[in-house]
Amino acid sequence: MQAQDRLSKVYGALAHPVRRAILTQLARGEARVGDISTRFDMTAPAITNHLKVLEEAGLVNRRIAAQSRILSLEPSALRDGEEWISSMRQFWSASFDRLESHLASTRKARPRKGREGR
Amino acid sequence: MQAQDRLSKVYGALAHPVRRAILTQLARGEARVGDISTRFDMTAPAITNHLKVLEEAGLVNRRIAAQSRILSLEPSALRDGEEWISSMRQFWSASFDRLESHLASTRKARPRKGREGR
DNA sequence: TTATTATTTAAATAAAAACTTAAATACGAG
DNA sequence: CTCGTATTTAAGTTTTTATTTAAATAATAA
Repeated sequence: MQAQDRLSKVYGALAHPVRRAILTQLARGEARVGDISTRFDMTAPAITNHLKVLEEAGLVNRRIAAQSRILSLEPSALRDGEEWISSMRQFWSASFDRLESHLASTRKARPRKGREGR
Repeated sequence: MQAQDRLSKVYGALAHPVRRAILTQLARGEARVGDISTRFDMTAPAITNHLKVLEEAGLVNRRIAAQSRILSLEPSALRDGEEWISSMRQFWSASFDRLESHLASTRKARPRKGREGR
């Protein structure tokens, strides 16, 4: 996958159910690595790795406290992903509307005024 | 990645820059496979594969026309992904606000009225 | 200091993803 | 029917991911 750009990293991080579950858990509050790994029936190193992926995507922060590491969400990070997806949806439905109206005018067999622009 | 569930497939599909670019292109209108593969400096089979990923995530539709296959966006598909991400963001900022107000009350050393509800 | 708890790093492996080239299909045009 | 265009399948290779077990670190408790 290579994932050089930020957006790819964010979506790549969200693509794994365990990582989404971790984010959901963290949304309820900070947690230690151990709190997470006990919940997921997975070895600690595996969790460490998922956390690294989330961290590299900028989705979580790691803070050292005593002998534990406290994970917390990075509030600003999902924004890019949300923006891309929602602007795409807009664009998307706009093109869908164009298709709809095109079909409508075709159906009426009334060639309104050529094919506007293009 | 395994990607058994729909959401994982959607995010997994969006995780690759070429696939996002394909979606962007399709948002401007339908396209044949060839229109896409010429644009991306990639062999046709590679594109076929990316399209399969997008299709399996429910993001695009394939329609056969003459000797070409016409790809188009599936308007409803991004919704799940958008919903998850935005509800997460909400949840997210709510917990961030809780933290903020907690910090604020701590700073003021004035325990306003306990911790409203919870 | 030493033992204990919490987490990461190393090393190894299995499975999935991303590509490529070469061959196979599917259609419409002659 | 044969040919050419458009795309997909096959097969094989190289990377990347996802995980595990075992060993290494870090910080606190005794």
